[in-house]
Order: sequence, then structure tokens, then C-alpha cells
Amino acid sequence: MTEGSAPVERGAREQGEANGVTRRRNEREILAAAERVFARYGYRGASLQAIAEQAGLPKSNVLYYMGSKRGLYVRLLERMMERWNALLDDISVEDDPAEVLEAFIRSKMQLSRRHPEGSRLFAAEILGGAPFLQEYLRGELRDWVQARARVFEQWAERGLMDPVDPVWLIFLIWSATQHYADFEAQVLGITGRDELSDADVEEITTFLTRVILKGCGVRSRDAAPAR
Amino acid sequence: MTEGSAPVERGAREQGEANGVTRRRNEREILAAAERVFARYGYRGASLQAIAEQAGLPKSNVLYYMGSKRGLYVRLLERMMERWNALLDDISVEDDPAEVLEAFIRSKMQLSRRHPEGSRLFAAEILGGAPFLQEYLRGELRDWVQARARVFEQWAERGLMDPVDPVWLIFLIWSATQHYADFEAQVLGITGRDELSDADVEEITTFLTRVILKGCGVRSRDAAPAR
DNA sequence: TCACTTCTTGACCGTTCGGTCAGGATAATC
DNA sequence: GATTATCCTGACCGAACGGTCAAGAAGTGA
Repeated sequence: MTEGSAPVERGAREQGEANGVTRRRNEREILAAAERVFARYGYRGASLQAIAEQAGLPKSNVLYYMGSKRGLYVRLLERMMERWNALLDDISVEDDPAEVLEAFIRSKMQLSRRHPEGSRLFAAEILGGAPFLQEYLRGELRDWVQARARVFEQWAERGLMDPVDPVWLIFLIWSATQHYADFEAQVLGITGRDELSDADVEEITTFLTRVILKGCGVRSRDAAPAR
Repeated sequence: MTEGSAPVERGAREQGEANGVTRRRNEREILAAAERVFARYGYRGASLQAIAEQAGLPKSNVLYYMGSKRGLYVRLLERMMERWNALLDDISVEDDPAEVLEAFIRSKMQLSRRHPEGSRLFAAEILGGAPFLQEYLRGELRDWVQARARVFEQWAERGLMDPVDPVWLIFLIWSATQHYADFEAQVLGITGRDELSDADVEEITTFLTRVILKGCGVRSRDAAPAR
């Protein structure tokens, strides 16, 4: 229970182990543990002691690698923003609205699925007033949203979809997909599942795509009545 | 800055002040302050000191009224569940799907709007794995969802709406409405607003109602093309 | 083998945490 | 006015917090 009682016992790393392997493994372990702990307890509620225990290292070692709690947290946020940016490719008026929106919903859903802890970390940051991300929200992300919004509007002008407010539409897609990571505990409790299977996620993705595309009157090539 | 330096100075309560008025006012003040602080920092991250300062009372007084941090937190959760339950009236197959769904979206949206701190408190609790609410989720709330789900299915059988999965539909409505409380910082940052006006909220409500009802193929009496 | 860098960690620091408590202030009852 | 019950709060407690540091262990290149 107390700090000294756990004998640490990192399994591998008996002897030797070439150049920087230990360092990379430890860093990876610390980042993964920290993501879990920060996601669950928020920035203030998380403790370096808890992170260190999850990573199987003494607290001092975590600080040796990461410098400070704040630095560790910022590094995690930046990693999550990179993952986010990776799926934010540009679109143009020439693209097919149905394809773009479906790809949007699907990739966002997969991000929540592949990195649930990171998603929750991000959610906790926003929930607390986004003290570290305000600049990003008001700058980079805002520009990205407005660029997309303009394309949506042009699609509407061309009669490819209903003239809905594009910003509210983006928020709708974000919230609906984010929900399955952030509110996982609620989803599992209510559905009585232990976890969401790949099949469940596929079903939800299909559901969201159908409802949202139909709801916005998106004209799709392979249009078919729902189900 | 330090504990002793703030001279407390609760304005009123000079002399007398009939039976229990002070008590009620202090309790209200503490609950409001605690809701803000817990919502922002989560259960672990919140400190009684911060709550006391927000309430304009010494920390000891907060503990005098509330007994413990845990008790205070549970009480806030229960208050939020009551507000939640207040808008969960029963529905039947005989009701009009369009009316029910719109009322559902609207009341949920108003709950997020009227009690943003409570909504965020709830979100933080779920985000952290719902340690205090697991029982509620797996019991009361699950039953409520399944009862509604059955009605949705019957509507679909009668051809009043598409045969979409009713549970995913409920989650969609929850997430889309909850978003405007929980991710307020993001919404404001991206839209460049200082706050959401009543008109904004009305616009969003209309948008969500239109997209979701149309997306589920709900047959409404006063059906009109979107916008 | 030896010098040198990097890694590892227990001990420790000042601060803040949730919670207790004694005892003074105030209000209610007779 | 005396008695009693309730309210209020500064001082204090042990534990846990983020962070520092010195000193030893382990790896590296000559």
C-alpha cells in the first residue's frame, strides 16, 4: 500500500538490452499509464504516484523522464491533437457529400474507439474549461471548422443537401461519436454489456451515418430507405 | 491567498433573521459552489478549500453543514438525478412520435441549459467510470431506456418511423444535447461567442429536432421540408 | 581498466489535502 | 436572566501531494 511496499518488478530488462530500448519502453509505459489516470481523474485529481504505480516505476523515475506533471499532461494533449489532425484531411465542393460525411463519421468513431483514454482525456480538459487548449480551440480548430462549414453551405446551395447550419452539424457528429468513448460507462451500464464489440461499433456507425445523412437530406448515389 | 487572510464577510445576517434562513442560504450557497468546483475539477480534483472560498465560508463550516466531501458529492449527484427524473414522464404507443421526440430533445436541451454545472458534474462522474452511479445506470435508468425503446419499436412496426435501433437513438439525443453543456468551452471557442443566447439554444433545438426526426423517418402531421 | 554519461531511486521538503475538535458566539426556550 | 441547543471557526492532525537531490547502479567508449 505505501510507497515502499511494492517491489516494482519490471519484468524484462535483465541485462544489456541495446541502445535506448529501455528508455522508449518506459516512456511509452508512462504515457499510457498517465493517459488512463488523467482521463479518469482529470488534471488535478490525477497523482504522479498513481501514474507511477500503473507504469510499474517509482515516482522519481516518472519525473526523471517527464520533468513535471504539467509537462506530462501537455505532452499527452499534444499527442491527442496529432491523432486528431491526422484524420482531418481537406475536402472540396467537388467531393460527394455522402461519401465525405460518412468518412467523417466513421473516422471520428474509430478515433474514439482506438483511443478511448485519449478521448476521455480531451473531454476532461474541455469539461474543465479547456485551460490548456483554449488557444487551439480559438485558432487552429476554429479555422478548420469554418473551412468545412463553407463547403457544407456550398453543397446546400447546389442542392446536394438541406441548408442546415453546418457548425451545428459538425457538433452533432462530434458529440454523437465522442459519446461512445466519454460515456462508455453509461453505455455499458444501460446496454448491460461488458464492452462494445467491433460489430457493435460497426452497427452504431451505420446507424449514425444513416440518420444524419437522411436527416440532412444528403443525396446519395446508392440511396436506399433506412434498413 | 492563505486560509486565514480572507475575512469571510458574508454580507447579510447582521442580526436576528428568522428561523433557519441562514442555514438554508448557506446550504444553497455551498451546494452551488460545490457543483461548480466538482464539475470543473472532478471529485478528486475538487478541494473543500476551493468550495468554501466560492461559497464565502470557512472550510470548517462547509464540513459542519455537509459532513464530508463524499457526502456533499453524493448529495449533488442525487439532486441532479432528481432534476433528470422530473422530465422523464412516461410515454405510450398511442402518443405521436414527432411530438414525443421533439419534447424529449427540447426538455433535455433545457436541462443542459438550466443546469450546466450539474450536467458537467454528471459528465465528469461518468467520464471517471461512474463509481458512484453504477447502480443507478444498471438499474433505474436502464429500465427507463428499455421501456422507451419498446415504444419506439412499436412505432416502427406501425410504420410511424423507420426501424432504427431505439437505444442508439436515445444515446444520439442524449449526446447531442449534453454536448452544449459539457463541451461549452469548445462550442464557444469555435463559434467565437462569449455565451450561447436563448436564440442560439432555440436554433440548435430546432436544428436537432429537424435532423433527428427526418433522419428517423418520423411521420409528422405538420410535416414540412427542412427549412 | 578507467573515466564519463545516463539511469534509477529512497529520502526528504514545503504545501495542501480531508477531517476533527474545543470552545466561543448566537439563538431559542423557559 | 439563566439555561440549553445550535451554530461557527481557528488551530490542529496524519496523509498525500508535486517536486528536489544526492548517491549509487548500469551502460559506453577509450
